[in-house]
Order: sequence, then C-alpha cells, then structure tokens
Amino acid sequence: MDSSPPAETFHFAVNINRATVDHQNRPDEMDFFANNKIRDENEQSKVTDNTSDADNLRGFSPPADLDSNVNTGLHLLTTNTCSDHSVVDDGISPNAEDKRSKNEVAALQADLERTNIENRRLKDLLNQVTNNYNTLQMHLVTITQQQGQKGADQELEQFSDHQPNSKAEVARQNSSAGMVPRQFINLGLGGQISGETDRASSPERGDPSNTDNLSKEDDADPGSHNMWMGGNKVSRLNPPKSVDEATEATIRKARVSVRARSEAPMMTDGCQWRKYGQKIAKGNPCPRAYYRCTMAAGCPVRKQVQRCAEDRSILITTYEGNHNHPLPPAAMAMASTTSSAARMLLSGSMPSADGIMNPNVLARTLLPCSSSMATISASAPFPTVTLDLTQNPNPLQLQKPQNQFQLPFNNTQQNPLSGVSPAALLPQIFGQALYNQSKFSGLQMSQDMEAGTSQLGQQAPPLDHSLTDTVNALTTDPNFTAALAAAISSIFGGGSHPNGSPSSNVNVSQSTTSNNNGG
DNA sequence: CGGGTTTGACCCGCGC
DNA sequence: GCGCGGGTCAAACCCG
Repeated sequence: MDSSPPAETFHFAVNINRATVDHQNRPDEMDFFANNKIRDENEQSKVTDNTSDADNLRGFSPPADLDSNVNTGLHLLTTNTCSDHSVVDDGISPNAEDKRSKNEVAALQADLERTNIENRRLKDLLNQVTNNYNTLQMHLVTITQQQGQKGADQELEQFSDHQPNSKAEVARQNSSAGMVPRQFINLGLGGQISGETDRASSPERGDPSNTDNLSKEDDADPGSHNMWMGGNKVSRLNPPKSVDEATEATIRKARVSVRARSEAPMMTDGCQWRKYGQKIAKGNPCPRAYYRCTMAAGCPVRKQVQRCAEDRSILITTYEGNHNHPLPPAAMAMASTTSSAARMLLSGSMPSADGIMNPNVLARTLLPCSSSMATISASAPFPTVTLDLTQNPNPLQLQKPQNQFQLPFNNTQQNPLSGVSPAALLPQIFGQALYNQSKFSGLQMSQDMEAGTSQLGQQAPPLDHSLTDTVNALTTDPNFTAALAAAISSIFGGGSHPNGSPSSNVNVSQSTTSNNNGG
C-alpha cells in the first residue's frame, strides 16, 4: 500500500490512532475499531446536534485521551486573552475614540463569550459522543459474548469430554514466549479438538499399523489438525461416536467461499496449488476444479474453483482446511479466513439449533460500512462463509464498469501484501474481523484456540494480551492495517483498477492457473 | 526427470 | 438395492 493514502481515502485519514503510538509516518495504519467509533460518534452527533461543527471533531483523539485533555481544535482563546483586560472600559474616557474602542471591545467580548459558549457546547457534545461510544461498545461486546457463549459452552464440553489434557497442552504451548513455526503448525481447529498436535507433520505419520492412513496420507489422518477431512473419510476411518464428534466433523468441514468477478481461471491467494480433479457439477455446465495445497507435504488445505452458472464472469473459490505449514504473508489471507471462519461458525452459529449466524453481526464485524458482503450459511452440507465481492457493498461506491473485482486495491506498490490479489486481501480482513469478533466474544476457550490456530497464530497477538493490547496489536500490524485501510478506502473512495501491483507477477485479470499459484 | 494437468475410474453418502 | 452426484485417485500425458 502506498504510504500516502490516495485522495479518496481522506474520509478515513483521521487521527484515530492511539496517542501513544507515532503514526505520523504510517498513515496507512488505522484503528479499525476506532474507525467504528468515529463513525458511530459522527452518527450520534448528527442525532444529538445537527450543527456542522461535529464534523470538525473528526480529528480528535480517542476517548481515552479526552478525559484529561479535551481539545476541540478551535483555539478560541488565543487572540483576545491579553487585550480584553487592557482595553476594558474604565468609564473615564469621554472622547469618541474611546467610545469606539469600547464598542469594539464590547463586540470582541461578545464574540469571545459566544466562542466560549460554543467551546463548552462542543466539549459537552464530545463528552456525550464519548459516552455514546462507550455505551455502544459495551453493547457490542455484550452481543458478541451472547453470540459466542453458546458455541463456547459446547466446545468446552467437547474438550472436557474427549481430550481433557489437550487444551491444557495447547495452552501451555501457546503460553510459551514466541510462537515458533513448529508450534503453530498443526494447531488448527481440528488439532485442538483432537489434541494431537504433531502427527500431521511428523515423519511417523505413516504408521505401519495403519496402512490405510499411509495410502490416504493427509486427509485420512484421524488426528489431522485441520478443518478439511471430508466427512466420508472421517466416518470411514474414525467414525463419529457421539453427537459431539459429529459436530466436530462438521466444524472441520467449514468452508469459506469467495465470489469475485475475474476472467482469470483461478484466484491468486499466495499459496501453491495442484489440481487433482475436475468434475461437472450438477446444475452448472462449468466444470469444478479441485486443487490441493502443495506448499508442504500433506497439507490438507484444498479449494474448489468454479464459475458461476448464472454469471460466468464470477469466479467462486471455496477454501477448506488449515495449512499445516508456515505461510508467506501473501498466503495468510485465505488461511486466516478459513480458520477464522470456522471459529466464527463454531462460536456463533454452527452448534446452535438454528445453525444460522446472524449475518449482521458478521457483517458489522467485518466492515461496519458494509452489510451485505459476507453471509454465513449453515444450512448447506458444510457450514460456509460466503464473501461476495461481486456486489457493491456500499451504495456510495460507484459501480465499476470494468468486469473486475469490485473491491479494488490501488496503490499497491508498497503494500506488504502486494503479492496478493485484491480478492485475497479481503478475506484476510475478513478473517481478522472474525478473529477480532472471537476475541471480543470473551471466550477463554476461544483464546486458547486462537493463539494455537496455525495461521492466525502468526498474526494474532499473544494470548495473554488484554483486549486493549489486542486491539493495539492489530492496529499496529502493518499487514492488517494496510490491507484494511486499502479495503476501506477502496470501498468508500471507489478506487481505481484493481490490477495495481506492478511489482508483482500477480494479475487478477490475467493470471493463469499454471503460473500464478504454482498449480 | 520432476512437477503439474488431464481424465476416466472409483469410492462414498444420500435419497428413493 | 440402486442410481445419482460429489469428491478423490491415479495412470497417462504434457511441459520446462
């Protein structure tokens, strides 16, 4: 991302970062939640006061700093403080000049009084907005806790019932200083559930006593720590013994589907894929291609690529599973998305009776400004999170004439994720948002899982961080903030053509299956 | 020659 | 039990 935000991003180029962090040279970093706050505050201010002065407050510091120093930025008292007393009418100046001076002074005093009143009013408004923000945030936390508590309870029961030691083991590993690759590998959701944290990548995987596993390799490992593991394979090799285990199997099959307009045969997401099959699915003349991650032996992550039958310019890419290997930054997008999506489903909707996540919660978690981009469906054979990049998420955004992604990421020369296609960047945001939502849900279990999750562990702050530190860490994460800033600015500013990564060989509209993904 | 793709066969779950 | 459809396997083939 460009260090200097494009002009259309000025709506978000407000000073919403923590005062303790120097962001002068890092305009691309922004506080995602503070952004919400600003937006909420502005909305609140419009409700409580229709004056346009509220817009002047967009540059104010976060509420944490307001208690001690409220600065409206008006500097109302800087010009008259020295003169008002020196020229005050003493009642002994009879000449006309003195009278004129007195009138002038009186006028200035009146102006001063008005500005003082205005200043006080703005301060009150600011305090009110701050209170509203705090109230809203508390309300949000309450809602997310309620959303996640149900799933958390069931998940905790699963832990306690089946792997009483695994959680403690994972937590112990997570609590160690620094997360080395060996630790965040194979700590995906399935692994945390099963508690077998080393099998998937250990050379002893080919247990002679289990020749079936030898032949089936990755997806046949009953202890494989991934969401993948097709239900048939699971049931064949390690049949579910209880409802909880059946639930686990469903969790492992959680999917993230990305719909994006692209002429390319496959989306670029930073991973290397190998095509292992192709089928003509019913109801869609376009063949569905099956890909497997080849960045590491036995990586269980797979994806399906298929064009939409109704609109063949729309490419539907469905991801499943967690990578069992370290990922390059460019590949973190989908990885964090899939794992986070599973967690969202797990904590929010999947175990519940209705099985449907409130899309508003997700959408607001993802991007408060967009409410129709992400949907969750647990009614499908697999709980699926769908990211629809083909729809305009914001009515303010002009419809793009190009037959391209509608979430363009321009100025990507300096973007740390410049090797990622735009469509792949959003899922990262999405995943982070999901991750954040899980964080805010206050699930201790979830926290254990978060840091242990293979891909998220590379981006997520350490477990023992407080919520504040978590937010702070996120806001200072260049990858996240840059991608987020780009996404938001693009959404609201109507960015330019998405193929704006000249330094990268990744071109969304020109990429090919064979060379862009190594597949 | 190694790695990726193609493609028909096969496996499995599910509904009838 | 049978057929259907989704998903996977693996031999053949391609390519650099």
